[in-house]
Amino acid sequence: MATTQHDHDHRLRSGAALTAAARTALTAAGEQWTAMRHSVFDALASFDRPASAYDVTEAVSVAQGRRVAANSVYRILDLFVANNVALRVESANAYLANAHPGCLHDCIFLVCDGCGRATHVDDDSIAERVRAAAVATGFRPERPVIEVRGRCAGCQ
Amino acid sequence: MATTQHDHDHRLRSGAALTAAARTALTAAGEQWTAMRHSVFDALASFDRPASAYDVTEAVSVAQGRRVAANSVYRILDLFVANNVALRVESANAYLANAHPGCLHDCIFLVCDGCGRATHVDDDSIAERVRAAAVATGFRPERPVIEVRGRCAGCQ
DNA sequence: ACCGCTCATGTAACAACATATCATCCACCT
DNA sequence: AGGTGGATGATATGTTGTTACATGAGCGGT
Repeated sequence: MATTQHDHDHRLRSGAALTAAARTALTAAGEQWTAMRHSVFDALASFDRPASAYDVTEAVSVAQGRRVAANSVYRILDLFVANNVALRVESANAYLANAHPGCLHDCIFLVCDGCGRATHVDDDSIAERVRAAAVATGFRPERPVIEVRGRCAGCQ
Repeated sequence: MATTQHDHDHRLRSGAALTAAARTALTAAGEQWTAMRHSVFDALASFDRPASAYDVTEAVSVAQGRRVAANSVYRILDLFVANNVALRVESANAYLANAHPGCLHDCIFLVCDGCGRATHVDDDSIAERVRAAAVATGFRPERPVIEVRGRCAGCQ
């Protein structure tokens, strides 16, 4: 099946490069890059699968050696999602660091019910069809949620 | 844009006909149609938008004049979802009665952030593309979740 | 230096969503 | 009557998400 692909590099960024990209994106949006936000982002990025807000809270608490409140983490995650620095996986109530914050997609997640990992597919033609199907009914789409639960190649 | 449509009647069923269809589907699957299940289904069907399990619990409690426990309702809703008698809207943590339990689709929900109502689009060609995109990465899709948050025609 | 403003974070409580565990009930079979 | 299995009840707890208000850091104006 033919798919529409965009042309930039989608190899996974990691560590400092990822954090730097997040920082750049956030500051470009006029938001501050605070120590707490840095900490939350690093915690989020340290997971290799979608992490719940409480998972992140726990990780931040450990990293900081003090108890951090979940609602602060929620606030920051919401900010990240609003600025495309993190993504929310609705069907898992969980969050992922976005490796390409500068690049806006209606993304598609493949969420493995075996290992819990999510892979992220960008096929703008599919998202575009979903939006078009919505528009055809008089609906004004804001945020498509396209996720697939199933089993990844390693968890058959 | 061209869409793939199936041919059966999609006018909304209501009341007794809807309940009868649910009953038929459930019994055909070898499950019992108990008074409690009947009650939960009627409560669910009485909403004109996706209802949370606790909304349904409240409605059943009122209808029965006694306090019903949420976990019983969850069990029954899960059973309904498993048998395609109800559908779950992931991005809203809510459930909908399925007007066409006999008819299996990967359905697409348009969820209005204004009025909370969801409309349900069947476009098998879109769902098929989503599945295909998953398969192309070695993923085995079980349950596509395709939902669009936005504003319905009446809530612009 | 001091004030007042804004924004980020902390604290505490709570609300909403979901599951676990074990008890009880009831229909059915023997 | 006694046993079995499925459905439901009761109770508790776990998980996810929000609200309200207090505190504090930074910054510009005077």
